[in-house]
Amino acid sequence: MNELTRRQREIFEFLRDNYEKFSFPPTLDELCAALGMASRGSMHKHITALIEAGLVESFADQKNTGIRLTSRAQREYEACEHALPFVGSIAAGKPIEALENINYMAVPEVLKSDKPCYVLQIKGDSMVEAGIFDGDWVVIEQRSYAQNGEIVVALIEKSEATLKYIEQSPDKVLLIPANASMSAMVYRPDQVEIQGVLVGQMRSYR
Amino acid sequence: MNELTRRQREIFEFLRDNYEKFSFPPTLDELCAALGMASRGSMHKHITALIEAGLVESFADQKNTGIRLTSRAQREYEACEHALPFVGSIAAGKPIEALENINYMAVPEVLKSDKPCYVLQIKGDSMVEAGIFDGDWVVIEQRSYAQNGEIVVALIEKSEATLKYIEQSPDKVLLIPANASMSAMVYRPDQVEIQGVLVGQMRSYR
DNA sequence: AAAAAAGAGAACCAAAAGAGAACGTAAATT
DNA sequence: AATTTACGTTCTCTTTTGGTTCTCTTTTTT
Repeated sequence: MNELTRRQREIFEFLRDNYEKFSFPPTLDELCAALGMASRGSMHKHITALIEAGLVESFADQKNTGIRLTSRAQREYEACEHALPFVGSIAAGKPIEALENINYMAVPEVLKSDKPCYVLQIKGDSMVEAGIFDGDWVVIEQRSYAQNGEIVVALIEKSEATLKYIEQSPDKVLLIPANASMSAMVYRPDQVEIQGVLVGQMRSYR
Repeated sequence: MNELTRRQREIFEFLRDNYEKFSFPPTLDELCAALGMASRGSMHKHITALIEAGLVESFADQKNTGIRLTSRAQREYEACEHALPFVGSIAAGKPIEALENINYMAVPEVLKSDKPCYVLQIKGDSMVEAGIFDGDWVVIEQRSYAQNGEIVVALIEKSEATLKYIEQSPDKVLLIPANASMSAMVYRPDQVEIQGVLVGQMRSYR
């Protein structure tokens, strides 16, 4: 299996990301049109390289002949470039405890947003009733604003970070835990800085 | 290995910090553009120095153009092969609903076991008190036995699949939901087949 | 002022990318 | 049945890309 050239990778990634948008199976001419190329022959050369690389396979049944992605290709797709930085842990009442050297975690596409994200580990029980337990990991979209009802990473008085539901009004900000034994905290808007919004959560049972 | 000049270090740091922003190992021209330089030849001189310092890997072979970081190469390597098959959804009282074509999800290493695993999506609320909500994804280790207290995928009477706590004794098997409004189900051992054990859980808030 | 480093830009060359013609076969249309 | 159309395949030829090597000028350091 040869290595791919840059253009071959480009075409593979395009194919992979837009596969559903084509008729099945996509024709060379369709691919040319989609990628703004004029020559079927040139496209054929690229596809042949992808077949040799095992990322795409030629496919034939009674009615259709063409190409489709191999399962290996899907696997590779999911695995690469999907890693998010795991920056540390967050415990109500303390600043975010950053790791000295940032790790990366492969995170499924469905748990992310299309904006930059990072991963934190939760310490504490303040969100148990929202299904977020001590030790869980959360995926946070980096953002400085939020809508009421979202779960946010909030920095209070530039010193403590916490994960809570947020309710904002012009004169005050409520940070609301999901734990009947705790109560909401009230702040002035200038005391609270939003650092991100919860978009995903993960737990290990090992 | 020689000492780096200031500019060489600058270029290396730029490369290290912005590597993800290039969709491919950057070419000399791309680096020039990114760093506001006009001469490919000059950039070449710097990169050659970085290669000699062992910080960067070469574009030497014509097939795969561009340069990459040597250390980064490792991280990229290690991020691969992390995808698990997403086989379908499980709802208490029905068989597992399999997808016609299996997808793959990149799953963080910490949510897996070292045995073969797969991913299911949960339908229903029978495990809410264990923090597993409707629509969550779970990582299941493929296994036909379990310890009491583990959460398992159980196939009942070869027809319905369900995710529950398990308690086994010689004469009966209890499948226990985590939902106060539901009650445990009692079966003979031969009626219940364990298909896997919960090792991870994920949720999207999007 | 001398030396070192940085940069511009031209010239060179091999590989890759692309265009487009030509061919064969199989389905679709007449 | 004959013809057209669709589409993969193969081929040649041209253009572009991108690393390499120069030389010459400008900037920085000592």
